[in-house]
Amino acid sequence: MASTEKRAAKGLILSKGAWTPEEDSKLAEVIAVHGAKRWKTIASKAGLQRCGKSCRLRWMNYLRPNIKRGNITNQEEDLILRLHKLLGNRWSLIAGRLPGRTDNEIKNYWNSHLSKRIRQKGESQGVDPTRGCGRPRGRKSAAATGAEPGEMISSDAFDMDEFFDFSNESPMNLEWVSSFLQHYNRGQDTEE
DNA sequence: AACGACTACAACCGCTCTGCC
DNA sequence: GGGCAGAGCGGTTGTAGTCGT
Repeated sequence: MASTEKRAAKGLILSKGAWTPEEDSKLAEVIAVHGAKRWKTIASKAGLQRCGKSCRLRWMNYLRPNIKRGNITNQEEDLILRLHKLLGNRWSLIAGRLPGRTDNEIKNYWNSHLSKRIRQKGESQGVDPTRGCGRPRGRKSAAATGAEPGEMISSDAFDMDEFFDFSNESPMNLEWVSSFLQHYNRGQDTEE
């Protein structure tokens, strides 16, 4: 890995590679005391040769409580497929609907399992279903702007703030998906 | 047993957005 | 309003494990 070596030589990179159990426990310890914010501070307080960004990623994807590992169920898979159809590659939004799943895990699962399967299906049907609805780069959530997913459907038909408010319902409830799909499909029909 | 190809997933990188001064 | 640091996101890469020859 030549580029990494170059950056390491510049002092831009600390420790790299897989996390050890010792590093994990140190990180968890510091977060328990200081909370999961100020990652730069956390990294230095833990005495890890890792950047704050790396610590955050490790915590968010693996160390956080209530993280589910492996064994994506059929129900979850179905939900991922539906959500991807709606939202495209917006993994954090999709993850928000799958309790215990992280955006990284869903993204990996999509890239290694679902995209391949869908591509095969698409080839047999002569379409390219891996193409999501896409979006401009940037992390502004749909809840914050109310704009991006709303562009796919008529805004007066759907309350986007309510749609992306995950606070007071069961995340695995599929009714909202069906409801959204109905509105979405209607919007597509009128466009064509 | 050895080796190359493939797969799955952990981790990193670059970019954008937000909040604070 | 501008600059900076922190946080978050999606894309990409690295690598260990598995499989086929």
